[in-house]
Amino acid sequence: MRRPDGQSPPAQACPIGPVVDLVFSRWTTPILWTLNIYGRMRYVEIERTLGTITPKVLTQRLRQLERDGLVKRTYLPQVPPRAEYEITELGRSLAPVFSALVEWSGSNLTEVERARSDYDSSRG
Amino acid sequence: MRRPDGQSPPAQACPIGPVVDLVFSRWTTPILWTLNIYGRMRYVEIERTLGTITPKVLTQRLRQLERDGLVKRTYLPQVPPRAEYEITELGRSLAPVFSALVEWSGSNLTEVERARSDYDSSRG
DNA sequence: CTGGATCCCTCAGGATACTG
DNA sequence: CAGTATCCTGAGGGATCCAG
Repeated sequence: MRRPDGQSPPAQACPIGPVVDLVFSRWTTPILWTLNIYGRMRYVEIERTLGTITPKVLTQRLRQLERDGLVKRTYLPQVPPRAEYEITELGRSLAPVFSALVEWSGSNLTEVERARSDYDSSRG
Repeated sequence: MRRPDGQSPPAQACPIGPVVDLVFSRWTTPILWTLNIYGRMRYVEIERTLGTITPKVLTQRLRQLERDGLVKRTYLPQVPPRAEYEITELGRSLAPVFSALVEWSGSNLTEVERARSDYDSSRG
């Protein structure tokens, strides 16, 4: 979508906007992280691992991730039913992104905290 | 913060939770991106570059980024006043993270879109 | 120009209860 | 077990006005 003045629209100002919405919306990172570590998991296992997520939200996020091709859902209509989720290859391809975040976190998070306390103490 | 049952709290399930909140909260990515490209900018220049952000929110985000040490603010109480913002070294250290996102975006975003249309068409 | 102060409003997300 | 249905809150964000 272009503006009449020929300028780029605001979203274009940041080329990673779409992928940020995709990967870093609420709960998606913990879900992908968990599935990446533990492999194929049942619905209730994910729920318990995440701890505080409600079933409604968990289902929402899993559907979104499935639609985006990052997670694969397998449903077995047994009694009791069984639904299993696993990360896809496309999902695993995010590994370098996550690694970069882990590395940055390890190297710079303390400096962020220091900056915060500096800022707070200089203001009161 | 540990729970009485000795289990890890949900946030710990994903070690990059904190950094995600830090870097990928709303508008922070476009702001950092813009400052990284254009260098030192005045308040109104950032505002115009982002296009749709309101002054209230822009100030909120800039303050947050300043507090976290990712952005440096220089205020000159002239008439008219002048406020300039620039990315810090700590802010620039996020470059590898952003690069990883750009690269992933270029390689896999089309596949995400394909997954979405597949998902949508298979349901109606 | 650089914001602070206010009002408002949506809507993502949480709590709770219930079904196949 | 694996969700759906319903209701609800509150916090983020938009709009507007105002001040230094």
